Amino acid sequence: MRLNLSQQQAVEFVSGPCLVLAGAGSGKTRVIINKIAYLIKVKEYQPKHIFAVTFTNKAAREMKERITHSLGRQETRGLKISTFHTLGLDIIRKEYKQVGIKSNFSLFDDHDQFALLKELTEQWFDGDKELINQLRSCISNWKNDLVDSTLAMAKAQGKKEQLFAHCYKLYEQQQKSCGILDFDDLILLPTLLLKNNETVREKWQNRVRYLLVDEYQDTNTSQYELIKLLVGHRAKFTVVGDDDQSIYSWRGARPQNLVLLNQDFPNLNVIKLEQNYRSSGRILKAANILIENNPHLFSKTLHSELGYGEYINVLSANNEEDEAEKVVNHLIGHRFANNARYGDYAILYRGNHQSRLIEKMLMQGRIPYKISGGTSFFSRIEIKDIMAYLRLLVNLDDDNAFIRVINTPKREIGPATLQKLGELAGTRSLSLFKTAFDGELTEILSAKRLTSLQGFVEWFNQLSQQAQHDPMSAVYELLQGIDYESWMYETSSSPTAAQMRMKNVEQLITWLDDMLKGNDIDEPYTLEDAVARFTLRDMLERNENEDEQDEVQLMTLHASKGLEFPYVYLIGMAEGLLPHQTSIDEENIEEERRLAYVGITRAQRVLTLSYSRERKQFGESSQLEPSRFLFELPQDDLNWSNGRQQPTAEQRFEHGKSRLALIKAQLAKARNKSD
DNA sequence: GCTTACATTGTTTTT
DNA sequence: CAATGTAAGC
Repeated sequence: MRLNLSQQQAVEFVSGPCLVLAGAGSGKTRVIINKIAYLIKVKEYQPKHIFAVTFTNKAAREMKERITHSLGRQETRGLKISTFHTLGLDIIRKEYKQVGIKSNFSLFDDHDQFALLKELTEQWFDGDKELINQLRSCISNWKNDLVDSTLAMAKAQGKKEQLFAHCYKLYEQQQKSCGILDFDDLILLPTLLLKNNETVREKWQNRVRYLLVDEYQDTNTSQYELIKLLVGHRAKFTVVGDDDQSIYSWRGARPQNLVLLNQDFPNLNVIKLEQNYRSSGRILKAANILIENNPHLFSKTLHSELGYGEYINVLSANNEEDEAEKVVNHLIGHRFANNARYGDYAILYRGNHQSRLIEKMLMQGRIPYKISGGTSFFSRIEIKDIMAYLRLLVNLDDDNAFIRVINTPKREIGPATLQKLGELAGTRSLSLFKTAFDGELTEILSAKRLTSLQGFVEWFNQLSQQAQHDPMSAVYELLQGIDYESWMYETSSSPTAAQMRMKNVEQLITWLDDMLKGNDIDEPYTLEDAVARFTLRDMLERNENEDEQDEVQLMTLHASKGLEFPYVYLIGMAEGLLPHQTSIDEENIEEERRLAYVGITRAQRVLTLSYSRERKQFGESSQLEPSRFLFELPQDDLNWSNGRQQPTAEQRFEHGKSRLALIKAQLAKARNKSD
């Protein structure tokens, strides 16, 4: 497909820093793909010197697919396309000695992190969920701003912050002694390393000869710092972003980084992409009008040449079940009338839980569907169990994994025994696993407990030795040794359920095997690497005909960013759901509006919005208003399902009132700033 | 130490 | 209404 003038410019400008402001559907992925191809084919870059970074695994996977499709497997060998976190992992993996950590660190997901913090803060917070989460986001913010615990303690103001900083210190110490990294460390550590170590910095700057960053508006401070360190003075990079699609501010994303770029690189070449190739005129118009309600860092006007297109449907329902049914029925009818594929449809929602009812209806209708982005696979108990075993296999000092694993299946080691072991471990400042060999245990544990504990620990120790030279055989022996299959038959409600769960485990093992063998990728992963990548959910989907499969796509709005579908359903367009209640309370409507904007602009041909007037919550039902965003859309382009149910005069009035309040608030904000 | 029955608690989004 | 945590019984 041919490129338009601005796209062409964006592709061919490779001599310095380049910012591409790419509106929704303006072909930014096409620009990135073509630019990579251009760098390889015309500028004769070696693929291994080109790095492209995205924010989600899905985006990375899709980009990888498209580039291999267009250039061929051979031509793209060595090309690095990954998420920020995977890139960070790669750097740490290669430079672990310089970072000052063991090669077999384990990676904590947020669940592990919570558990550890809960334990560390027991004496102060007494397991208070709210406080622990506050602490967690506080630590995360510190890490994102490149502040270590010592600095945090020095800078802390007030009692609470000092306590938090103290907890941060404890957390950091625990991380060091158990060899544990969290997600933020994957960015923080490489950034600090490159900042402080000139040799390593030069080495990586020499590796990363061209850097491309997708969804740049989602970068946080440390990620931007990492970018600057990687590109160095050569400053050969392209970042692509759109401030209207910034939907991650809650996790530290700074869309202002778009502006900072201009200051940090005065010779920055800024290119705007304003031609939309995705959506019908009507959908684009609706999106533009919606987002007009927000303030902007950069102004841009998207236009489409695809024709005006069909009306935007609005389905009204009395309750959520009714809504799910209407959506699915609409989909079935539409597919039949248009002779379309199921795979052409996407159903998008704000929160993961909203997929449940839709799933139920789709199942009843025997419609194939696929939920992506959701945590389902990795939140399955059997997968968590096996993952914990694998993590312990890689890093015997991973206490969280140890605790999860020690009594699954039952080994007669319960809380009491664990408590005693934990106390001894505390005084020795050793991991639980190492403490299990301590001679003093004979005095505090009964002979029976001791034999079962030591039996396990010795067996597992030998297993981890074996894993050093032959990981797969150790894994198979592990599965056999714990007799996980029988355990599942014991604990599952039915044999069929047990078989399902066993199949999940087999799937995991197959992935692991493929990763260790290096099928489909450049170099085989080590066991450590593979386990860390599982935690990041960064793996190649290898369901043979993955993209051939004809399934309705279900995902959150966040997960849908960067994707497009001919027919899109955006469900739960109701106050409290799409502007989410917490965002309404915090008066952060702008990000919710961007979220709606992202959803709307996923649609190519037909957009259908739905909401229900009632919602069942905690068993009680409550009334819902249609989302304010519905009233912000151009009403002439909407087709309300229940006849001519245009917004009532009262609703228009209410909406006008809130609009006015919003504008007043913005004015006040602007005035404060200028003072 | 494990199982069962009861009570409590809670809903954003992701690497 | 779940899913998860807690107390009492085995």
